[in-house]
Amino acid sequence: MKIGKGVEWAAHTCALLALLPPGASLPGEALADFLGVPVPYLAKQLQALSRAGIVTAKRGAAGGYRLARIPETLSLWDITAAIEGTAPSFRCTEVRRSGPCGAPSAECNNPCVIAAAFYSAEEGYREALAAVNLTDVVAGVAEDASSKRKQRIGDWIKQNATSTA
Amino acid sequence: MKIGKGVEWAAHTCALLALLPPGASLPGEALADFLGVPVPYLAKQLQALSRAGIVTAKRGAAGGYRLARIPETLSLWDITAAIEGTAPSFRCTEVRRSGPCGAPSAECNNPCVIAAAFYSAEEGYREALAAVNLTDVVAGVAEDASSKRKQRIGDWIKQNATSTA
DNA sequence: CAATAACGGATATTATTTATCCATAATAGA
DNA sequence: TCTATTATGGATAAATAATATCCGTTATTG
Repeated sequence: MKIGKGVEWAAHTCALLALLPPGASLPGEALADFLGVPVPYLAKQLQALSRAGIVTAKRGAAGGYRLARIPETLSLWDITAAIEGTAPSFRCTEVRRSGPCGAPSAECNNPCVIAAAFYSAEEGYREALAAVNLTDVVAGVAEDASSKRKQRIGDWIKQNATSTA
Repeated sequence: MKIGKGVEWAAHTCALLALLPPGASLPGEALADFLGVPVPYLAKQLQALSRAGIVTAKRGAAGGYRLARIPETLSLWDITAAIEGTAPSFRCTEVRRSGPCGAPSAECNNPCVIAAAFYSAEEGYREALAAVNLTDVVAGVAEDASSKRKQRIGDWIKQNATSTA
């Protein structure tokens, strides 16, 4: 069971975008630079976030990305789902139907108990991530950061953010 | 986020082994036949279960596999951990340390809040799976199965189980 | 019109998963 | 002890998914 690193990048990206002043955007290249990750691959993740309605992309000069909603309404599950999709991690291949003692269709109306247990566990996982919103993340990051570093981040944002007049 | 099908197979295998009378075993080939899955690959999963102390393997004529513990003490998490390992699904690459505003080591004593949220969610996932033991699984399967099919399974076990005198 | 920047599609590269094979070791029974 | 049986471990191959990059197109600003 594994989660791609795109999720980590997307989460950090959103946490950064949450710091932007209203109306400002950050280009994909600047975001990749800030995180220290490859530009074209992060661009892919940003596209996914855009399609999912988590960020708003603006093309052209002075374009870039900004959050599409207020941080309170964006959870880590939203981000994870946008990048990884919502397919269940446990894929039931209906083993119970095959083999010499396979169950007929009539006995397979309920989901297989094994699959059901995994689905249920995963639902809890989703809910736990859904309970963490970007405001929580930003607050947590701010708690660890020195005031000096917070200011450096603020300066970097001022230098790199684009803003339509 | 994805779980290999080995977990599904292993879970069904253990559910079947739970039906064995005391002292009886089932060879890997018979198990693969019962599930309708490829023999050599299931053998690999069985080895993992054996190493994890979930099943006991006996070589040689009249050998095979049986549960190493009573079903009550074997959970779906035990099986999942044996096949997939216990590495966390979210792999934190410490993005916060890199880039132009990367955090110095002194500010990274606590785990990154993003990683912490994923770890915590995953702990809940593990606990949910750990709460489902093989007895629950067997009971659930039995509930869906017709008495005719249950008897066929019993007959198949009688025919294929090996037992040391 | 020129410069900028996201978008979508195609493609390459690298891991991981899935699957198989074989030589070896252990066991039961004749 | 001999033979048939069965798990073990290692090596390997094939298929699939994750990671990463490139480019032509489209939209936007000034």
